[in-house]
Amino acid sequence: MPQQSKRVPETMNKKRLTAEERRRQIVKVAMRLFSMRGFKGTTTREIAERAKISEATIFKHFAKKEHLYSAIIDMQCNDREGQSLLIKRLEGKDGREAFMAIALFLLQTHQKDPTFMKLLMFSALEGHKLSDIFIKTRGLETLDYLAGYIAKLMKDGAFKKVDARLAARAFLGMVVHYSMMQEIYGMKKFLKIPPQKTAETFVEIFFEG
Amino acid sequence: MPQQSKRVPETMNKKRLTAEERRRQIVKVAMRLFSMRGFKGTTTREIAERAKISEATIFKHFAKKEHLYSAIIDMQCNDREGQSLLIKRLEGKDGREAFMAIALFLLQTHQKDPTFMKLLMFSALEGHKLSDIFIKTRGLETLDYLAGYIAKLMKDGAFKKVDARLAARAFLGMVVHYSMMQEIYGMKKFLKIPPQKTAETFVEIFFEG
DNA sequence: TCATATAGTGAGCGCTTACTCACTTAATGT
DNA sequence: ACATTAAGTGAGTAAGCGCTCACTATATGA
Repeated sequence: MPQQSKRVPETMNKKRLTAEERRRQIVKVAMRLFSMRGFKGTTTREIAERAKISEATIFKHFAKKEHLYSAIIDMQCNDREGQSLLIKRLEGKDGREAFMAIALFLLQTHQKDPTFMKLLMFSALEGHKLSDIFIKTRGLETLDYLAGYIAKLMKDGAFKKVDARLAARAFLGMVVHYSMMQEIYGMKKFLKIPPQKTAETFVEIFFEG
Repeated sequence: MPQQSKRVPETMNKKRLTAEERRRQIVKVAMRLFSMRGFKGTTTREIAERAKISEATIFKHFAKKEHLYSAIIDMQCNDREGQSLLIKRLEGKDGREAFMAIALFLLQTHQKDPTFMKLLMFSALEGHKLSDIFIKTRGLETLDYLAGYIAKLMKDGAFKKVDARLAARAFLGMVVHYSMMQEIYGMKKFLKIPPQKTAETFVEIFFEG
C-alpha cells in the first residue's frame, strides 16, 4: 500500500469532547436509532458506530443501555420547553384559529421529523416509562388546555354541548392519527394532501361536521 | 420428596396434535407475544414455553422465526373474513346509525382485545409487511367504503362539502386514536368512559361539531 | 402385528449481545 | 515541562439468541 493517506474527513471531528457534550451526542444518536428500530432492535454497537466512538465509551457515560432511555426522557420532558411551545403559539388566537394553529403545528412537526412520535409509540408498546411520563406531563396538560378552551366555546354557544375532554381527544385524535398513518403506516404513498388543507378540513369538520 | 405426583393439569392436553393444529396453536401464541413485546423482543424459547412444546418443534413447523409473521398475515388477512364483518354490520343502517355502529364496533373490539392493534403498530414500526398488507387490503377498503358513504351524505346535503376521504380518515382517526390512547398509552387509568357514550359523542361531533 | 410415516425432543453450536477492565491518549493547571 | 485528571479504547467475557441434528415416541393402514 503506497503512502497510506490518513483519511480524516473534511470536518475535523477527531477532537475529544467533554463528558457533557459526548453524553448529549450519544443520546441524540440513540434517540434516532430507538425511533427507527425500537429499544430491543437497537444494539449498542450500532449506536457506537453511528456516533463514531467505541462501544466502551458508551458504557463509560451510561452504565446500562437502559439509562439511555432515562436520558432521553430528561432531554425531552424536562430540558427543553417542548410542548409549551405549542401553547405559546395559541396566545391571542380565538376559536377556530386556535384549532387551526394546533392542527398545523402537529401535522408539520410530525411530517418534518417523525422521530419523537415513533419513539413514543415504541416506548408505549415496549412498556418503557418514556411514554408514560410524557403522557402524564405534556399529554394531559395539552388535553386539559384544549378541553378548557372547548368548554369556553360551549358556554358561548359556539360549540355543541358534549364532554369537553372527549371533544379535545376527538380533535387531537383526528390530527395525530392522520400523522401516524402518513408517516408510520406509509399511507403517504397513497394520498398526499398539503398540511394546510388537511388542517382546514379537520377544523371544518370539528366545528360543523 | 414423598410420592412425586405427576402434575398433569385438569384438561388432558398431552396428546399429539396434527401438523395443522400445532401450526395454528403456535401462531396464536406467537401473535400474543409479538403484540406484547414486538418481533425482536420475543424469543423463540418463550414461544415454546407458552405453547408447552420444545423450541425444536417450532422450527419443525416454521423454518425461520420470520415465517411466523407470514403465517400471522395469512391468518388475519386471507383466512378469516375479518374486516368484512364490520361492513356486513352496516347493511340496512343509514347515516348516523352506521357511524355509531362503526365507532362502537372498533371501540369494543379494541377494548376487549387490543392484541391485533398492538401487533399492527409493532409491525408498522418494525417495518414488517403485516401492517403494509393489512393497510392495503382491509384499511383502504374500509376507508373507501366510508368515503363513499360520506360522499352520498354530502350529495343529500346532510354533510358539509369537504374531501370525503379526508373526512373518513378524520372519523376513523378520532375512534382509533382514542382506542390507542386507552389501551396502549395507558390512558384508561385517567379517564374511563363507556364505549357507548364515547361513540355517541364522536358521532355527534362528526355530524355537527 | 408391525413397517412406515409423522410429531416431537435434548443437547448443543456458532454467533451476537450487553457489559467489563486494564490500558492508552489527550487536555489542564501549576 | 510535567504530574494529574479525565476522555477514550481493544480485547475480551458470560449469557442469550436463532437454529440444527441425531434421535425417540406415537399414530396409522395393510
